[in-house]
Amino acid sequence: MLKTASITKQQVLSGELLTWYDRHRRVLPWRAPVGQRTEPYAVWLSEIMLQQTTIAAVIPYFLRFLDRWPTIADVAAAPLDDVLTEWAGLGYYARARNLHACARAVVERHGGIFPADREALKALPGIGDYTSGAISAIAFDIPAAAVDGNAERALSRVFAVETPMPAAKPELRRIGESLVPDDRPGDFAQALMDLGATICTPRKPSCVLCPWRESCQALAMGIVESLPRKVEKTVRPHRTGVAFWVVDGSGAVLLRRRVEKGLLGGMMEVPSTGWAAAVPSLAAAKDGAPVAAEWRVLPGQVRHVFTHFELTLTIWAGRVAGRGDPTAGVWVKPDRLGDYALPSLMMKVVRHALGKAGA
DNA sequence: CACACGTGGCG
DNA sequence: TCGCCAAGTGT
Repeated sequence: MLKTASITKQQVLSGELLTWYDRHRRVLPWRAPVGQRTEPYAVWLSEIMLQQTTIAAVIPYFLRFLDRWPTIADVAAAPLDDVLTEWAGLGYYARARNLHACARAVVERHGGIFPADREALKALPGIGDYTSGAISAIAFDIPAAAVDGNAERALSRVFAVETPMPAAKPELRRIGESLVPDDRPGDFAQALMDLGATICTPRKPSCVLCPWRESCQALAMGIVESLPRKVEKTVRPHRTGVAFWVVDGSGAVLLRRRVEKGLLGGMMEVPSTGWAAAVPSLAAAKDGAPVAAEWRVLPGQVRHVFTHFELTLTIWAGRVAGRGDPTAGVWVKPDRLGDYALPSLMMKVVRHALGKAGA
């Protein structure tokens, strides 16, 4: 029997959270039934997809990946382009490149078995502080903290951490680690994230339903919604460019592959000029065209918002006779466009061009 | 440490 | 319409 006097405040908090979790646990495709563990491969796949991405967006991708590649060895054996194509639309494409590199590293370094070791996990591509902790706790029941944005928000409030983000991250991480129970660390990690996602929300948190309401310092101080503090946001710059919708005599459209690194790295694109703050001159746009053609400016524009800038693309349509020059890129029939690794921006361009110019 | 890196949903 | 935000990592 436990001695009451030996129970720490941390143990009380983690116990209250786990009790809440047992009653409010959500069913998710990567979440095993109570008392069972999700296999490391599925934990890893879901955690990579969930980085900065909503659950609703991830679910269909997660199910398709698992169906197409049931084991990590299957991912490792697949061509990178297949992974990029399956990832298309989910965003942050470095994740897909790192996912593929990680699968190959696990096969080569660890015989195809994820290491049950936080440091070894963190050494893998695409696995950082948060994800190494999440896999350790959820897949292996290792007492490790998994402090994501949800957890940071909840912890900053319960402990009234007023240091602005991201400077407060180390402190919040330490607080998170101090709460991890030896028993059920995986459930604790998911419970803390669920609390932040459903109760301790950025705006209008449901404090009356919170298992930590009696302990929450920010609630007592009346500053819940002002935490976590963050520094003021910067303005998002605007860039423009011209994209070229080129159709050959067979009705095929020209696509190119983008360079391996950087924005939309390794993904396919409708060829375009560079994207700059200044609107390109007619001459500059023609210089940036992938082929010589008579250009027709399509009405309207394609707008897209990235994390760090906004883009407005004007579409120029042109035709080339006969079969398109294969050195210019890949010529694809419009009904086969879905087979290519086209990010959402490029799908917008496709829809716009097909609507205005036809195939 | 600051910045690059996607996308879609919501108030 | 528009700003905020979502299970972060790499450089």
